[in-house]
Amino acid sequence: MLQTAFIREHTELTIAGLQKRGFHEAQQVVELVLELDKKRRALQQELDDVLAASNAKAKEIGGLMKSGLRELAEAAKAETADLKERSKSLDEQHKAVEQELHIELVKLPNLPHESVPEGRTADDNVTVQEGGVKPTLPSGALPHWELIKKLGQAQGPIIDFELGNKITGAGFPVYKGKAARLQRAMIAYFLDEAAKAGYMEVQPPILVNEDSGFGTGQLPDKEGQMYHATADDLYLVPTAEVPLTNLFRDVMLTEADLPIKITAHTPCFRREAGSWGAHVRGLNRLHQFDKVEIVQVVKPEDSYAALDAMVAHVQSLLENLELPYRVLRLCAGDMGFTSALTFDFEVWSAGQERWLECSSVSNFETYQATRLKLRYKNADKKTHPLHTLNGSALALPRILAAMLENNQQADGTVKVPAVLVPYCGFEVIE
RNA sequence: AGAGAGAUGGCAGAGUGGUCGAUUGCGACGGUCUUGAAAACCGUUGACUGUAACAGGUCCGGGGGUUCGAAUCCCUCUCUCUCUGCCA
Repeated sequence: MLQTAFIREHTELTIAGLQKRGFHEAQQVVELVLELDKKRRALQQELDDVLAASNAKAKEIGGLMKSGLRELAEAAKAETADLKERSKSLDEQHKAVEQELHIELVKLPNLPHESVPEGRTADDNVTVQEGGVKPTLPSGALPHWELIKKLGQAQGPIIDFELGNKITGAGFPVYKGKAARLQRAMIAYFLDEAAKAGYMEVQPPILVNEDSGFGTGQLPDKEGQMYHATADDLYLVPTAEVPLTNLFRDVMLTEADLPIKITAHTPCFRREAGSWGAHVRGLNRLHQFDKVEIVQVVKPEDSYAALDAMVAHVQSLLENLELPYRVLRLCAGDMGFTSALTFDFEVWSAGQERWLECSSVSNFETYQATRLKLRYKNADKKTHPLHTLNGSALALPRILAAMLENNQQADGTVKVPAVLVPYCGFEVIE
């Protein structure tokens, strides 16, 4: 959430930032916000004055009662009726305006960092780096959804979409045998690497309440993306970002606590309503998948260095897995609602001959922190805002898909990357 | 799940209708003393909002109510603890 004080002091900058994102009503909404803010502050002032007067009256009556001057007290009481009336009315108006303001404020996405490229769609994203070598596949090479049918024949396909269909529905595959084992290996490996990089491991709840959804920006308006357990009004997490970042909701940190670096593995649940079509076969897009997430909470002056470090961390994972990848700087129009700057990682899927997004690393600056009421106090005892960041390190299914496709051999078997062998205990999937 | 008790500032713990945003202790910070430290003594020590700075306003788990006035009374929700039951 943007701060009204910021919008007031940097109105043009705010509008320009919103327009860069393709937020069409930038001008109108910002003007409305400023108007409501002005109204709110005037009402606040008026209300405070009335409350001050009635506080003074109450004290006066208290004093009179104590000194036994009943009659005078009764007379003073009679004078409070009007104040009471006014404060009630002002309070109602104030609350109404405040609510209106909040509704408008929540509509505004984060402002893009100056380094964010102009652009509307994914086509305008800028490739900033490529790594690894695209493999030359043997003849007869297959996309992963074909390949998995030929692997693990004794127990049936190692990733079984039909079975998932029966148990739950489309988008909930069942991983079996070496596929299951390999996923567990990846989770352990990713968590270990995160620990080495200084992230504390956390096991958070994977159902969250509405306040948490609001804190990180999934709610309001984007509830269609999350599964909602209506009986208890809880949401299944679409990413560990939600519970991890919300650990710091309503928190005042001290300088000594910073930087905060935490990591978690969780399943992630996404409804992805309406997004089923071409390019979503196999593991490409699922309703449930596993992911290891890294989150940082840092001082504003440190956040872009932290972002770079997180990008480097994700990069090292892909290097170690020996997968070809590229890093994209997302354009203003393609960035998430809450982000100021996002780098996406895509892994090369040789069987499909296309790039698959496997990580997204973002700096939210103060946008989430403002919603979360997350701040810190430094030596001068003053409160300061904080920046939050997060990144996938990594999301599993597309990595698995790329791994299967890129590492398939002429004999139909698949080689496991060397770094995972100690974790899974086998070198080949056959 | 049933019965009872409770939720107050960083922590502990007073406060049951009137200068209470809150006694006190601990902790923390500053000072005196000391070569230095400890001890002792003195002082400071919640947040948000607001102002040029004062002032003012709000907050005693959340929400609502009674009252001129609520930490204190009433309703409600949530959570915690103890006992009983159940369970991985």
